[in-house]
Amino acid sequence: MKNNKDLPAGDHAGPLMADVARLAGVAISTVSRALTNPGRVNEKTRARIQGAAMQLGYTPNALARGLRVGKSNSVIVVLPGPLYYGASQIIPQVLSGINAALVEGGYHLIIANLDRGEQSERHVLDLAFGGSVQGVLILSSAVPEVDGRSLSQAALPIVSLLHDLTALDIPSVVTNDREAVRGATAELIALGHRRFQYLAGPPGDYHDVERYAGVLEALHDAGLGEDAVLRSGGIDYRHGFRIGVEAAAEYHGLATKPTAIIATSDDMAISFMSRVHQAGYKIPTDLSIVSFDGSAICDYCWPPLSSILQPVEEMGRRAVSLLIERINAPQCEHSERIIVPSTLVRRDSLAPVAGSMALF
Amino acid sequence: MKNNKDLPAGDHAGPLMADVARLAGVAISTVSRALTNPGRVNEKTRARIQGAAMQLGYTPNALARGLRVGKSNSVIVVLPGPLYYGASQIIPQVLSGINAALVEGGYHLIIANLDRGEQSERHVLDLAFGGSVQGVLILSSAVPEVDGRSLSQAALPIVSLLHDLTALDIPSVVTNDREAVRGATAELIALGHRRFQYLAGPPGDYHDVERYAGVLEALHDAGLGEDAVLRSGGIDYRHGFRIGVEAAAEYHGLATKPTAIIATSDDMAISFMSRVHQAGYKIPTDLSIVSFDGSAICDYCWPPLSSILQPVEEMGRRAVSLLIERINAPQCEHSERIIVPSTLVRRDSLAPVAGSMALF
DNA sequence: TTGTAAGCGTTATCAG
DNA sequence: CTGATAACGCTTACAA
Repeated sequence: MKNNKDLPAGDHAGPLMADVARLAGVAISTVSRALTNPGRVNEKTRARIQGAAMQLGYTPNALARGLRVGKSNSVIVVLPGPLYYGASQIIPQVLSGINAALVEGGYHLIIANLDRGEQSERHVLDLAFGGSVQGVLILSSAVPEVDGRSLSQAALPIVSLLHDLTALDIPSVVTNDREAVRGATAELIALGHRRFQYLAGPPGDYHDVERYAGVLEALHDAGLGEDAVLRSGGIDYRHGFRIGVEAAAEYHGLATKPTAIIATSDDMAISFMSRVHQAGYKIPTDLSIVSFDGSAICDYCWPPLSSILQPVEEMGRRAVSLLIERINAPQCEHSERIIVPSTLVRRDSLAPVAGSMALF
Repeated sequence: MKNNKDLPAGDHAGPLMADVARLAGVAISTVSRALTNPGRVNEKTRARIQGAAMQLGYTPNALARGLRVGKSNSVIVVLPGPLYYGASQIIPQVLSGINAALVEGGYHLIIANLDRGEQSERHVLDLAFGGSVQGVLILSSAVPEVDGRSLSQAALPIVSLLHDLTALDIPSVVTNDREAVRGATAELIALGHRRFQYLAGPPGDYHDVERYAGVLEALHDAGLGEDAVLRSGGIDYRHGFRIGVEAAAEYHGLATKPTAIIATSDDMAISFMSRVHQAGYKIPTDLSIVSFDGSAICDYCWPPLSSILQPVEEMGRRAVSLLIERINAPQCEHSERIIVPSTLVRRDSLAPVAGSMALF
């Protein structure tokens, strides 16, 4: 039996600032000042108010305050989709960096989507347009849009992370996908490898485009043609394990086999290795493998997996400082691209091609 | 050069309901009705208003609305800490289930913490006490508390997930940690194993207490004593890989070796296997291993890892429906415990003890 | 240093 | 069916 049916605020039973004021014997505005701007109030009354607030367990209503001051001190982080993929935990890791930097800067983080369905998209836009947040961090995905509204229309600073959106005039923090893969491929070539299998992400995907371009560039630099590489996979990264399994079957069926695998995620590499082992091949004796992401688990694979390590935490931090900068100085400044380089971590999965007299 | 320095609402430049009203030539209250309660307004005017809103790209201010109605349609999910651990992606997976169920029920999800530091804790409490959310889902951790405030004081429905908090009168959705481990241990015993090494989580941790109890119960049931099991590890689950590495070293140093390993997370099992392999032991010939979590990666381990699979998605869904139930009917109802059973997925890491004439 | 009062953008009540 | 008008809980000129 609720007896507060006439209170619009419903069941939020907590004490109000008015209650604190009454208990402390001061005006409501004094309470406000004491709480948000101590120093502009007599120390003695301040203490009394503080005490009253504690005693009542008072918490200011964030909505009311936000409505009044138009500052939420919150930043919304837009995720690319569900967090669960496989061994590659780029997004969770980058979130770590983001969180640390945000908290350090006095901002709060809000995640309002774990998928990119219509409902979630709408929620994100509502928060952005509704004044609940002061900035947006988009993770490895496109700008949220629904019902003809687009986040880019909101008068909010936006920063993109892991995905280059500078073409849309959104400052972006990315890694050197292309260069890193080119370097790794070049290294394989130097080890004597001449035939490659590339485990791809979805066609057209930013990362896949960049990484594949890296492979081709390295081949080109070495005077090799595109036919030196076989493309496998090509579906969503979240099916990484499946891609690896299928690519392994493909490998097994080939008459002339590649001697080196370039996987675009650790998941792909891990499941590929597993199936190839089961079929009796030896790594790195029969084939070498390099992948992308640098998951913690690479160290515990069989054999330990060479992988291109993305400096995820740092990328997160950089993105946050870029965003905070924009929040404090919204006046234009052309969009910026920050590149944080990834580096190949060499482990046992990498070796000179069998029977080659590689360069050492 | 901003010229709106006198507007408290600051830079939130979006159109207001008043603008829509003006454009549509109606009163502001009519706009409100048309938008939130169509049917109570003439279809013709409704359409005109709708049009005006679209044309202006109007989005209602969530803060103002929330302040007025006290209903945010949002639920806050409290995370136990950073999302990044290792192969075990229980939390991300359970989030998936939560999200799906929440969206289905018309609720929004808000995550406001990626650690359990003071700042984040405060932010969570501010959101809860500040009326920004209508319910709380606590994931595998304790009730947020800071500055003498505790979330449990908020007049909000709370549900705990993965962690039994029924003792605090908080309805909880958990799995059968103890039973599941007891079953797995019993199975190892049936395979002839008599000496075990248990890779533990932090002492006192809910999961570790339950799982270890499961081991002991199984030993007891088989007439074996506590000395049949060696406890290793015992630090935070997020250091799972390290636990496995250290436990492997310990194993290697033992004169009489256990023949079966019971790991309380896949991470521990994976790194343990890796190091034990490097030392030349064969799994499951020399030793069997079972772990907990049922990560996707278990299928791609060497050998494929037997693990206790937690029905995470379902747990998430159950927790949400429990929570929504409470939101709709806040009147007491004693706290409930829902147990969703985990089951052992048997893979190659499990075999009869060497030289045993096990029961088949 | 403190109090009074206006107003943030909505929704809900009440007349018309 | 629609239009004034009073809240919602808080901050902030402005006055005292």
